[in-house]
Amino acid sequence: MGEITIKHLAETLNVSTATISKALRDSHEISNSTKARVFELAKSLNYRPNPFASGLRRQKSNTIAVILPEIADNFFGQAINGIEEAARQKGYHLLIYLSHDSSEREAFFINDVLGRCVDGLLISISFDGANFSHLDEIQQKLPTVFFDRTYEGSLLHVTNNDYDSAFEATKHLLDGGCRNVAYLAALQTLDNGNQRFKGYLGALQQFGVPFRQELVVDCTNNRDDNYAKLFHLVKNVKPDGIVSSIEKLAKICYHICNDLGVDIPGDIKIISFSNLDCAALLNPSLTTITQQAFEMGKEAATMLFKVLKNSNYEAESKVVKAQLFKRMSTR
Amino acid sequence: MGEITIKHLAETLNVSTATISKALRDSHEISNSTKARVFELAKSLNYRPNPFASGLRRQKSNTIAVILPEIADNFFGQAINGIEEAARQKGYHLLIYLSHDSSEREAFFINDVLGRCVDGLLISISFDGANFSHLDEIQQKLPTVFFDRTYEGSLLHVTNNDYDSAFEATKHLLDGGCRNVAYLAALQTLDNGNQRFKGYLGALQQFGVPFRQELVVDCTNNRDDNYAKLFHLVKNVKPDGIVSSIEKLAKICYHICNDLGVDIPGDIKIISFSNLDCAALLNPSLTTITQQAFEMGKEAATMLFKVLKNSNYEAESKVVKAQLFKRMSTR
DNA sequence: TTGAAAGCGGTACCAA
DNA sequence: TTGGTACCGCTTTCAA
Repeated sequence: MGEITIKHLAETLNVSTATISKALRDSHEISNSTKARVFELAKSLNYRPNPFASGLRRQKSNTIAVILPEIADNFFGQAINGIEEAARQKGYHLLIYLSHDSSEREAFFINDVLGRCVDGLLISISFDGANFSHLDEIQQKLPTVFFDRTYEGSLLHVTNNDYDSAFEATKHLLDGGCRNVAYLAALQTLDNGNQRFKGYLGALQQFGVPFRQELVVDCTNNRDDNYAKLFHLVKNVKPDGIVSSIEKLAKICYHICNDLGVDIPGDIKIISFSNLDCAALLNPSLTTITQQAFEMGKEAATMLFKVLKNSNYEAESKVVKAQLFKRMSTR
Repeated sequence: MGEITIKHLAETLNVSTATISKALRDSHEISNSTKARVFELAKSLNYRPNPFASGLRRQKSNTIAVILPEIADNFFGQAINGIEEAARQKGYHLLIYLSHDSSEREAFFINDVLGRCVDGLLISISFDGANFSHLDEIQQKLPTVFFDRTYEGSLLHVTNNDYDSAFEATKHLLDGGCRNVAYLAALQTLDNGNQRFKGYLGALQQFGVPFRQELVVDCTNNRDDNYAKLFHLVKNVKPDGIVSSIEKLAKICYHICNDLGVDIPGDIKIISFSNLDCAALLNPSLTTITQQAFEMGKEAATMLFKVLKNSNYEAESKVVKAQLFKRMSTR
């Protein structure tokens, strides 16, 4: 590589490599005058410490891994922004992995990450996971913060107030007069999916509206399947309101209502969990429960860095509240 | 770390570390029977090579850096997906950096990346760059592929057919009868911004429509500024068509038209470069020039990996064509 | 306050 | 086909 090494610096200044190393780390063992000379030379030669060498020795990399289900998604995109901001402040680097909601890939990455000598992990888990053994394992071996999509066993996590926000969403429709409120379920294998569903049930109960199974659509990761199910829902079950637990499903409903000539909000009011930045521009504009994605990412990263600093840590969790934006789709 | 090392394996099998190392790399020097024993043991103990150690020795990391202006953006989100897919296939890891369109940050990252011992770099450059010296430098020291946002000096790059697609976009409006076609300029410091503008000019010329400076709005990274300029454009200059070189500006126009009661497409037709996945759901649905972001990312990564494999390389470029989706906003 | 030297875990050369 | 060993660049202990 022909890069400048500590040895070069040592030879140039006629001191030992040990002295250089200590000086660069601003050790108290080294005199100020020596430090000054070392710093100056290092700077002028644009010395960059070799991360392999220091990593090998110190067993740390100043790098964290981030495992996400996807990235071409407003929520995760914004979350990464938050993570990046926090990481940059602390001088950490970010390794990115996309599970595409496959727990198999996720498990593979986790194994991979364990061998990468990263200092910590930030993860939002995939939803098709049947078991969480790889998650149990990683969290024992590596400081791990779960965010948004967590699982029961997670020690450190940053979540949305899923129950409350789904409750609010459903209440908003009930307040608006809806009595046949459908719920588009997703992420049901995960804690946050569950919480959202419970929030929906809770609101129904508070309003004395009986639960009807046919109003619940269990969605999958297959777009065609979802389309068929939702088409059936809108055409035959005819709810007067829809709470969508994820953005993707709300979009499909818009298409279906367009196709069927169903009026939003006249025939059906729609509210969705969503971080779409153009929700206000939709036809009609979409009422959303918007998670504070940037904040969640930033909080999760911050929690991780705190843990990395203290090394000993206990379970910790943080909730970032979502916001309700009322728009035309529920007017 | 208490991790399994080559030494453990060597002791267990009563062979030398050299033998283990070679066996694991499937060297022809090692007998099949020994290899088999080594592989089996390594597998059963879940041995993971220490990347610092091998990196230190081999001067390669199996990691590439990706520097992007932003990520909570459909284009770049999709592009990363493409990059990730290619990287995963080749067993590479991805380090992500976000410049937020600051060339200062970009230069900082580049310096940082140089010290990280990554094998290569994928970059889409920030638009506020006054000079490109840091880009010249990195491309000499590290295999670097520029994508989407390149600069003149780039040796390896993957771009959009910017001239042609802007030409098409403008032609589409002119074909539709517009004669006062405004152009919302962005990325003017970059090659692709230039090409798009030239495409606009080219189409005007072909139709014999004179260029008018007042129809061109030079946008910045400041939303309020842009809003004011666009407000003035729509309210006072009153174009009958708008070609937006980036998505963000088209969205602002939608808001402004809403506010002013200007009808799209009745009063103004709008077409925009955009990777918005909900373009079809907007009110009215937005006609777009959609770049093949995923493809571009994948191609760029593929080009980089090819170069990494051959080590000696020449200038190479690839163009991925954008697609025109005609929708209601230009009907 | 400084330096000598032993590693960190692999790799690769050379000898056996 | 296998083993011994120097070494990649940096950190850290211990001695000076």
